[in-house]
Amino acid sequence: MKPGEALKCWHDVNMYMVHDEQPDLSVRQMAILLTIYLEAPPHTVRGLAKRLGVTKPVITRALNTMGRHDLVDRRRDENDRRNVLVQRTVTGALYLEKLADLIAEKAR
Amino acid sequence: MKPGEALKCWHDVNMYMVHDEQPDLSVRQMAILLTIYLEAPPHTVRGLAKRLGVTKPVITRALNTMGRHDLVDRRRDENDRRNVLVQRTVTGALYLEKLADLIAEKAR
DNA sequence: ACACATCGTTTCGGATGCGTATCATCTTTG
DNA sequence: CAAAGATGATACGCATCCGAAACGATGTGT
Repeated sequence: MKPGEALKCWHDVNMYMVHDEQPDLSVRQMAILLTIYLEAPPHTVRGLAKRLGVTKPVITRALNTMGRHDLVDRRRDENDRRNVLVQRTVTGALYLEKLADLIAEKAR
Repeated sequence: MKPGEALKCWHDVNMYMVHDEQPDLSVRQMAILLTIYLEAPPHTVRGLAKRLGVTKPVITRALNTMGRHDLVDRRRDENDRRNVLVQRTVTGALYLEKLADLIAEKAR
């Protein structure tokens, strides 16, 4: 894939997101969501903050927002009740599945 | 390209943007920037607003923000001085060139 | 038990973005 | 020329997000 084609694909997907997207996910929120769904669990607030190079409140707020849209879920870690385990949801999986199909289609 | 690969590529690029990006461009700003650089000029505020399906102030504000970072430039249309012609800059072209290379690399 | 460390959340002041409504400027029309 | 239309910018109130700091809850070590 050539850089020019890559940019056009990126543009197409961004345009789709601007038009369609119900909740307007920021780049950071998208990065968090994808990390949760693509990388191996468990996912904690601290871990995600370190992975993305942002502060903890950023993660907390993003989880609040995405949780409101049922894209992610939170649960206490019963082994160490200080931790919060971030978990996937059906809604989130469907959302990313749709996005994946869109990107794959535009990448052609 | 399969959906799973597409999503991973998307993730990689988003992660890079969160880590590196000096100005944190939103999805809308990115869509505007790419429209300016990929689609045929002339680009006006009204035209961009219609193209993206957002209101005019959204475009004005995005141009302010991106103009501060020298990613775009504005100029009066001398034929019809009501219009503002949005123009590309060297900084913006370099920025997108780097992004294009990154996407193309991650898409492999 | 007690002090200390760790984790997630909340608070604070400030910055930015949003849509609606309005404004200033310029152009076209009668 | 005056009125109407078009265009981009601005004012307003609201919502969200940011990082730093403080906080409550939980775990660890002595």
